[in-house]
Amino acid sequence: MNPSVIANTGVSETGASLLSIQREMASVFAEIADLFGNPSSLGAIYGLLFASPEPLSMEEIVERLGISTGTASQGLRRLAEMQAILPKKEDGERVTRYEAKLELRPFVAMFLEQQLLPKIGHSAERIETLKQKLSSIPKDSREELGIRMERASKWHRRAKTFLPLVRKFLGG
Amino acid sequence: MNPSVIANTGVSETGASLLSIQREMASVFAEIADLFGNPSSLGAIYGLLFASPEPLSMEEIVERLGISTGTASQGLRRLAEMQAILPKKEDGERVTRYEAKLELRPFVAMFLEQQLLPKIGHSAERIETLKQKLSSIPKDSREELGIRMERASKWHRRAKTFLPLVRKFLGG
DNA sequence: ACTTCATTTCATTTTGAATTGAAGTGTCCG
DNA sequence: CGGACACTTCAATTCAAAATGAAATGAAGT
Repeated sequence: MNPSVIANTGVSETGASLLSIQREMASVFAEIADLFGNPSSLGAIYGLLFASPEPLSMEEIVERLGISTGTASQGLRRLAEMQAILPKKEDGERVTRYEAKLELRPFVAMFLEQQLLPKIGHSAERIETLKQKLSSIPKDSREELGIRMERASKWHRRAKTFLPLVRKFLGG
Repeated sequence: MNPSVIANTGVSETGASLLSIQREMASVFAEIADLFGNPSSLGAIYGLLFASPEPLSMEEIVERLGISTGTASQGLRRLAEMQAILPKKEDGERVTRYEAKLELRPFVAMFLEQQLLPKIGHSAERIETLKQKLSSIPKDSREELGIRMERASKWHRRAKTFLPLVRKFLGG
């Protein structure tokens, strides 16, 4: 009668249903992580913890998601670094358990600050450098290209002022 | 004395320098495309056209970027679809030449509308569906999970109202 | 109708990032 | 000390997405 056939690792009857919700939540967050250029396992782990009232150990995460210990270990580390989850070493326990922080901010911030801003900054630099090379090309092209690169620079400036705003808005 | 060793396909002395600028610009835009989850060839083609005062044919693009005809063909189609470039079939000419539109809007809009919004919408739906499954789990977990899913829904709603705003701001 | 040449298509190949898993590290407790 | 256990590391593997390139298509000119 239990519809879930997979990896019933000592979880109670009703637990199976909770597990299916947790797996679905993991899958939803996996998609989102992927959308933002993160490994989907990151999202899956976060999603599972998000849908877990009780903190989970790495072993439980590995079990419930069917991922490898390596992936879980690295994923947990990155999530902790980006402050999306909270590791809790309980008193006399051997294991570390993790719980999801429920704010969106860490996710968004991590993406904006670690991915977007640096890369935008980097390409802005490259364009500045290019502007200087312009002097060495024929006059006709030079003028038009100068205009275009100025335009590209403008985009970058706008993005740089705008992104922190996004962060503020979504971060609350 | 010419520093450029690669694929000098009958381009004049000064042209080599222009070519190097175009290649660098292609590379900058390739990175940006990649950052937004698009194939980097898309960015490269757009970057080349952006740094090209004269419209270019597919053959010229293939030559200058060293990509295959297949990649060029598909890339040009997608760029034209997203209105980032303009195909110009000249009077009695065989070839189609392409020029870059210089606005950022098509790029941003394409990303927001084709990638972000639909996927955000999709995961919002999945979470709504999940909310209904909540009734079948034990009371204690149910309450906490209900709160969390409500929170997740809130994020999605916020994102959905906010993204069109981004579009308007960057799109000008 | 035939040739030529630009372009598209798509089965195959390449590439690179994510994942695996087994060996290694460290730590706790008897 | 030593063995059990939680976790980390990293070389090897997997896998999906992108790129290739040769064959198919199609449009122009003769």
